[in-house]
This record gives sequence, structure tokens and C-alpha cells, in this order.
Amino acid sequence: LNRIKFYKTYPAGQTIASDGENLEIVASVVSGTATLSRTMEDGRTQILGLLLPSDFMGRPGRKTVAYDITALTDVTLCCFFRKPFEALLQKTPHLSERLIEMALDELDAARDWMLLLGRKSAREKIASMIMFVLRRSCKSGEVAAESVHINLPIAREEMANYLGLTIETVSRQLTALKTEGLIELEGKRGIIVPDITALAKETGDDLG
Amino acid sequence: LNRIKFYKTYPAGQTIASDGENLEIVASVVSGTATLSRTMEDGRTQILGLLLPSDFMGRPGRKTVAYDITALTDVTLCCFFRKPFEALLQKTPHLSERLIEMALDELDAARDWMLLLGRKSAREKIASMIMFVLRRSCKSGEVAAESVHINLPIAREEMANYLGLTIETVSRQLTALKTEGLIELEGKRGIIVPDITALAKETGDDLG
DNA sequence: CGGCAGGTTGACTTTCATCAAGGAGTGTGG
DNA sequence: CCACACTCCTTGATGAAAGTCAACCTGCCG
Repeated sequence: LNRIKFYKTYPAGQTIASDGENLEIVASVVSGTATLSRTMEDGRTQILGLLLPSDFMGRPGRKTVAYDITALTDVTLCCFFRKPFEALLQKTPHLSERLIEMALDELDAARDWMLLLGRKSAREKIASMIMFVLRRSCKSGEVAAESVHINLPIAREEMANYLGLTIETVSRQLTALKTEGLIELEGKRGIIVPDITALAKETGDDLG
Repeated sequence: LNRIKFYKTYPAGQTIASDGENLEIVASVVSGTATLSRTMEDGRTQILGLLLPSDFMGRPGRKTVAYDITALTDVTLCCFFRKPFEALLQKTPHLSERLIEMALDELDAARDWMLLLGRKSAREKIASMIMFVLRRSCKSGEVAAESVHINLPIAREEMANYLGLTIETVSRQLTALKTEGLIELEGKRGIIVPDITALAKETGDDLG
């Protein structure tokens, strides 16, 4: 089963795949952070998803990708060639079941983000983003903790492109949340959330 | 194979399933239009997708849905109970392959929409929406035609909720496009596109 | 030290939302 | 048949949120 896998590492900033390009592998992220994004001719960019360790990329049954995949940090992937992977898929209903599940998870995530992009205010977007990172970076148990320190996996520019904002607005909203004592900023990437419940109330989502 | 299917019809306006609810069936749309949507406590809602004839709904492997499904017009579904459908899935790699493909299609569609919601102007959103309906309602061959008449499957309010706008903005942008001769309005739902290429240029997407 | 990338802040503008009023089409009941 | 009520849509006036442009800070590295 696992005899067909191999590892590959990309340096920070490198393009892993481009919109429209053939992608002959499927892979899962071992370490590092990558983004899925699409860019319009005039340069406007929207990040469609973050790839953090354990996330899956690639599309069994598809030759091409419809977006760019870029390494934000050094990224190590655990790769499989598409063909043998698909063959394996045919023989292993268990695996294809798992794959459907993952695709549906991604679909849910994409749709959550649609609500955020279409209907949330800048402040709600920022709060939602922090909560998202917080959930991803804590083991599930820790989430109940009163005060948490997290490191954003991305810089201001990527936050802006993920949230459908400009970097100025991101910066301003972060300062506003800081001023109100909802978060503390620590260097460029660090954020301390003294009261998770209080921050959660700013996301606009159900149940503080 | 098809012995487990049955048909069900919902009147216009009726809720087919609610956010968080158990959904014991999977189904495909035979006729009519339904929406997937999510609503925030304060009433802001975002439509996450349209279900037009031939579209699939429900989630093998999932007990619940994470959004509301509402019939916009009278809707007829071709339903399968989830359990036997899943069992069938296990035995039919062909079917599960098809299902992965459909999930990935939906994922691509959701991500297209993320770009629209996050980065496009009101005018581009409206143009994109019209092009979307146009592509869906024409047989693929017809798309090249010079002048096309389409019927929007949804009212202004749903357009607004789909595009992340208000209905006033939707209305204004439609009048603007009309004034510039890019479209003609015919009653509440009808739109005539005299020059598809010209309209396509307004979407902000690649290749006019 | 200087230069550079990433981040913040300020002044101003644009876009879209909000509030409010007024058609247009349709169905109902007097 | 006409008033009316109702729903859906349009239009106008105004305001607020976020974008743009520009300057400046901060930390980092050669």
C-alpha cells in the first residue's frame, strides 16, 4: 500500500503547482504551510484554502488543478503518483470512502468561508480567522483553556488575501482588537488571546 | 441498483432540510430550483449554492447537513435512503469514483465563488452571475450564439444573498448594465444578452 | 550604517449598505 | 370593474465601512 509513496520538499515561496497545470501527484502535507489561491489578471488574489500539516492536496480523477498552490514556508509533502493512487482507490473502498469524506470536509470549509467572505464585517473576519487558527493549532482538548498563545501561519498580506480585505484593513482591525484588550500582539506573527469566549463573540457565529 | 430510489416533491418555499438537522437521504434534483444557504443569528444569509436539475445533494457518510436546503420553486427529488446508498457505494467503486468527482466539482464551484465573493466588485459579481446562469441553461453548443435569452432561476433577494450584496445594489447594477446596452431586462426574471463576449468582459475573469 | 521587507497609521475617496419612498404587476373582495 | 393590499422591484438621498495613497515605523541583514 505505502510502497508507492515518496517525499518531496519545496522551499518557502516556491510554486508547487499552477492554475491549469497538469498535476501528476496527490499528496498530503507533512510539515510547513502552503496556500491554494487564485489570481485575477489585474492581480487581485483570493486565497481559497490553507494547507497545514495533515491536509490533503490533489485530485484523484483530475488531470489539472484550477488554482495555484504555493509554499509559504518550507513544505514537505508525502506524495503519490496519481495513476497508481487511483488504481489503489479502485481496489480499496475503504480508502475511497475516506477520500469522499475529506472532499466533503473541504467543501464544508469552503462554504464556511463563503459565508465569511460574503457577509461578515472586517472585524468579524479577523476574529473568525484567529479562531480558525486557534482551533487548528491546539489539540482539541486545549481549546477550553482561558488564555492561549498562537502563531499565525501567514503574514498580513496572506491574511488579507484569505479574508478578502486589504492589508491596511487587517492591520487596523488587529490594532482595534488589541486596543479593546481582546487580543495581544507579539511580534509579527504571535497573538495571545486572553479570553477565547470573548473573542468568539466577535466572529458573528452562533454560540459565543 | 435503482430499486431503492423514490421520488419526492416539495412545494415552493418549503424547507427541505435545516442546518444541523439529520438528513437520512441523498438525492438528485429532477426538476425545480433549490438553494443551499446559511444564515447568521442576526439574519444575514449567504447562499452557498444553487441546486438545479441534475445537481446532487446530501452527503454519504454524514448524518447531518451544515446548512439549510430550501425549495425556491416546486422541487422534485429523486431520493435514496442514505444507508442502502452507502452500502451500494461500498460495492461499486465505479459509483464512488463518480461521487468523488462530483464532490470535487462542487468544491471547484465553491472556490470559484470564493473568488467572486472576496474580490469582485458588485458589477463583476452581477456579470459573473448572469454568465453562470447562461452556461447552466444552455446546452454547451449554444453558448457560442450571439444573442441569448435566459430566465433567472432566482429573484433579486436570492441574487443578493448569493452574491453577498443587497438587493438595492443588485437592482442598480442590473439597470447600469441595461443602460450601457450590455443586457436587456424582460419582466422580473428574463434577461437578454445581445453580446455574450461583451458581457463576459465585465466578469473580471480571464479571456473575455 | 543603509537598505529592505513587513507592518502600522493617517488623510482622503470610493463603493456599497441603509433608509425611505415610490412604481409595476397580481390577486382579492366589495 | 375598480379599489386595495401585497409582493417584488427600482430609484434617490445619505452614511458608514473598507479601499487607496502615502508616509513612517521596526526589525533584520549585509
